[in-house]
Amino acid sequence: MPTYFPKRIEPKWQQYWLENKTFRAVDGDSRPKYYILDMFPYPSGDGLHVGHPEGYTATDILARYRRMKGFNVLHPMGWDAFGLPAEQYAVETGTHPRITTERNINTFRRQIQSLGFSYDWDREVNTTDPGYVHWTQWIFLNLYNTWYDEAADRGRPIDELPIPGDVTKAGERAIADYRNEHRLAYIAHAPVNWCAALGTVLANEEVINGVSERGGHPVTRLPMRQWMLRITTYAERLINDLVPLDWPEAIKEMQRNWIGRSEGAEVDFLLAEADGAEQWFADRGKSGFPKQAEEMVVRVYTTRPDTLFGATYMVLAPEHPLVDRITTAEQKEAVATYREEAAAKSDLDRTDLAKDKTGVFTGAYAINPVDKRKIPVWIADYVLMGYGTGAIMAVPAHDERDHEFATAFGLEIIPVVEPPKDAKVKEGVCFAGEGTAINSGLIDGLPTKKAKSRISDWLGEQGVGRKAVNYKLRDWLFSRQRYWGEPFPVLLDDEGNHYPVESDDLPVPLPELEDFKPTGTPEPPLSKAKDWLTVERDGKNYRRETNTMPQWAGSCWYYLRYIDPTNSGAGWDKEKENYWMPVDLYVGGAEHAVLHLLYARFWHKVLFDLGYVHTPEPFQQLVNQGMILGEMEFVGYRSPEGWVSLERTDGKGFLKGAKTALEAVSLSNDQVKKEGSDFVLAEDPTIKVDARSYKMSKSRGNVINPDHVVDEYGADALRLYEMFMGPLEATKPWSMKGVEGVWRFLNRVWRVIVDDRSEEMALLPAVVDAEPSRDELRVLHQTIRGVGDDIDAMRFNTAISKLMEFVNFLNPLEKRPKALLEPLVLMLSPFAPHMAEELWEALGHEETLAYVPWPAFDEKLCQEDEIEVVLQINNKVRSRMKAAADADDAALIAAAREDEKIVEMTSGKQVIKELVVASRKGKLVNFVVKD
RNA sequence: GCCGAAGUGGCGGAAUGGCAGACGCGCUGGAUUCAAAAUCCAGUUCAGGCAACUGAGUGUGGGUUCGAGUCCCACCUUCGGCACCA
Repeated sequence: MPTYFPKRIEPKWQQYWLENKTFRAVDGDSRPKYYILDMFPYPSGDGLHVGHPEGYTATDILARYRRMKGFNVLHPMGWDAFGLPAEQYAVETGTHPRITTERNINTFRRQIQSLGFSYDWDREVNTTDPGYVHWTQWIFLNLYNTWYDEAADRGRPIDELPIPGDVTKAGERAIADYRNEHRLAYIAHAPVNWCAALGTVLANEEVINGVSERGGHPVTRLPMRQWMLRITTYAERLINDLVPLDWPEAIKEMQRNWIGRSEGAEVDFLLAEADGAEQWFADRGKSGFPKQAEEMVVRVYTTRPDTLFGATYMVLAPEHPLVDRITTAEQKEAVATYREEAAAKSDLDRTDLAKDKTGVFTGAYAINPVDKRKIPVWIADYVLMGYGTGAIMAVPAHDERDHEFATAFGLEIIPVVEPPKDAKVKEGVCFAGEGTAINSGLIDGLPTKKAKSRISDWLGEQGVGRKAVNYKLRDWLFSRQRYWGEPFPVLLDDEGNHYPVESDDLPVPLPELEDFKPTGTPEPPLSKAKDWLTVERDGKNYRRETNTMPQWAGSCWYYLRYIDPTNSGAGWDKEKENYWMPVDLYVGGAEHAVLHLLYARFWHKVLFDLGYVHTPEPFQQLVNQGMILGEMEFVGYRSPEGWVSLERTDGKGFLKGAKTALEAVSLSNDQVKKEGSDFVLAEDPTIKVDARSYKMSKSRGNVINPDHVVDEYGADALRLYEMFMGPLEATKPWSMKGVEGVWRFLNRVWRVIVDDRSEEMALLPAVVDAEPSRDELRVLHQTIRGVGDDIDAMRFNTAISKLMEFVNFLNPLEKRPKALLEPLVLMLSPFAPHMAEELWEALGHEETLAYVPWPAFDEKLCQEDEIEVVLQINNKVRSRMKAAADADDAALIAAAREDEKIVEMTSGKQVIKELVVASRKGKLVNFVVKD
């Protein structure tokens, strides 16, 4: 019986760990803490795919390793269970999302537990639990009750917001409105991304190229009443606080790009038809640059104030509020038509397809403040209302978009920047780089950087401009018109004023609805919950907010709930937070590089400002696991006339330059061969074929289900293979043969210790209590050192190969001392915990090995007595010799000179140099020789 | 277009500037077996040679160095992200 049989040992140990709560994290323990977090999954109906266990295995190895190293490890798991897919599925099948969600969670939990991860299951969280929703709503109320104090550079309670005197005089309503304008959670009536197919609005981040990120449905702009979160106030800190984090540079860069900070200037252009221009300029010189521009002034933002002299026209966004006021009678109709068209355009139309610039002249002119020239004011949809001031000064000589526009409409182009001599300026394209100012009055001859600061100073003195910083990041659109999400803890009165729900009344439950389908209009499904909708408070009737929160809400703070998952009096206990936070290591997919990580950091900073958490950042170290692709596939293309070589296709299954669809034929290994750097048909080497791995997808039919792998090879083999495939961060293709390879390795480990011909679980007679030899000890200690270093650096693939080498070393030994085997089992245990526990038990131990100290190594025992020295002539290996490990360089060179081959090859030649180099593998002597 | 990552055998991948290809897969040969599977042993970058060995070789072209997969410059390809953000 005791051949290696995962189906017997894996459930046995999984049950043991659960029953004994082996992996319980102890709050406030005296051991050093280590908080290691996985991005919790959205429990979809498809169940786990092999991408999930990749990150989970990596963190599990570290969690188990750290426990053996004496750490108090917090390693939890939970479910991000609100969200669109469950609800879409519910709508399609009529099953309540609570039911499908519960079912999916049960599947996910079963699958995850079948892989033997060492989670503390007492801390499992579910974002849809009322006990969890309670605190998500509580955090929302905290956002609602916070304003951002620019001076102190932090969020503060809304009660502390100073109210200006004139507001106080205007009465209660005015004070409330004033506060509402400053809350981090506020209501806006603005054009939003409405996706009719999903029946909800979407955040900017959820719209890719004008279609929804989920499902790829078209999105249109619609003005609606929405909850927004003032994330932009935290933009600067979200950028700056990235610096000390131990995150991949690429992810930091993506966040910085997303926030998109730019420095420049705001400049005011007085409209030419305004009266008293001279007076205006004089007044501005005295008063300085006002917070808000006057009625007849167009304020622009530019990153290139040095090009002001080249501004030959202005453009307002079609939605710009000034448009109505400035448009002349003759242009009224054209402008109105254009604005209607622009409003009707979806984002897709405005970006991707319509690269040709469009626009209309308003008939108005403005005065360029630097030279008092009159320049025309246009409207065009290439200027976005949501960025900067919604208006630009156009410098067609040095901005590609302005150049295109000016060319299309015959507007003047004045060069004001001389490109540096070595700059490559392409024909027909404008120069947008830095150079030297020309045709620019007071800044002539200055390099761009100096010109910028000089002109900004001048603008400041004149009161017509000032330095300014802008961000691409917009405030976060936080409401959705869907059923399956957290209700807002907010009440509305008949006038549309909003009031927070008392914290004693939390959570606001999600009402049970028979009909939770979207209404087909922007009216959310919760408006159908008649009993739930109306609330009486102090004799007055209120209506509940019917929007729900987006899926991101729950995942913004789940790492805090793990710390204190059952606390009903608070989201988490302050002392426990102080002990466990921050998360030491956070592992997950790179697809969350921007959205989830940015949102969570934002919430965390607000909580930090309010004193609820003690670190400004939640996640100290971040690692992204790479994507796992399907097995490598060979595909040949065939037309009715026969095979078509790869270079004659367009890469999308069509004949290049023609619309002929080709037949894609899956080819087996032996139907192809490699020729040079290409794969070709074996039967016709002139036909190149496609050889690559594809993303796993249902439609492609290349999805690997972890259940099947566990069923056939066991969880230990799956875990080991996922780690052995290659570096954690890399994208890599799946190979079932590879799984078989590590499974064979596990069998070899088993047979090195266990007598597989015995009926009972028994050790091999070769397993002895004897002292290991010096050589054996050396290999053991080198292995301990190497495996430990590799795990610390998360090089799991090479750690496993070192274990394989060690087993290959043990295999031929006739006597296998336990002193070699026990460390092997311990080192294997983070990777293949079930087998390790089983072997540990077989070796005579009664307790789990989860807390047995990690084997220590002795540097002295790692040393070899005798080493092999490579002898090179002109860097080519020509001979080898043995030498004592401690021989000095002179001795090595002397010995090398004696070497027969070296003597032969250096005779009659001039030896210029003799070098001794210590390398990873040993030592090397190189003779540099000249003829 | 911009930003980022990566290009090494038939495949996944190893290599603090110092013996390229560890480890695994696949393949070839052998042992074991009535036979097969499993297992074990040997070989396996390419070219030439029975062999010892010799030459070439880490996307391409240059450079630094006694020495480059690794560092520098230019380019090509693939993947990921962003894309009218003034």
